[in-house]
Amino acid sequence: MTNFWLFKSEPNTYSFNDLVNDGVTEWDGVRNFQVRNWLRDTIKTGDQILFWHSNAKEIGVVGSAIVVKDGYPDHTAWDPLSDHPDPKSSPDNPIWYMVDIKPLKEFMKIITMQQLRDHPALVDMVVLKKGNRLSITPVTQAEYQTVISLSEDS
DNA sequence: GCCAACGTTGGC
DNA sequence: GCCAACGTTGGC
Repeated sequence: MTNFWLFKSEPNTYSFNDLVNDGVTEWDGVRNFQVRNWLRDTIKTGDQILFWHSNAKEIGVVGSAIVVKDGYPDHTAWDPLSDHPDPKSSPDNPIWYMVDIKPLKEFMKIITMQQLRDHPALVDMVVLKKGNRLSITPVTQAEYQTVISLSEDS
């Protein structure tokens, strides 16, 4: 069964354009247990993704992507030279997980957070909830399709 | 740069 | 197991 998710990234660090250029990427660096559990157990190949730019000039959804590899250990955790090492994680006893994703579609225009807030079908969208800080949040199929349809408006 | 919200750490 | 202190996230 296909599930739908929203992945946040800071474009200064890794933008949707970087993903387009890379073709496929390892979604490494998640160091939050709730999100880790989703990456390990729930997010599966074929699941669809809204790609969000946070901490940016324009905040919102800039494109869509798809999961191409189920969760597997995040090897950057035991690489002391990585951007987010965790010495408690090891190949024998991995703590952190990641999936691989590839881009589907780059939106012609960003769908801003304000546009999403203004849309009555998206009032329950998790990413819009106050205090939400998870780097990955679940999206319903209806919410996903609403956002995609917004991206197709001219 | 500010600060609200939340997760983690560590003393007790 | 409580909770204060601290660090991080991320919109504004």
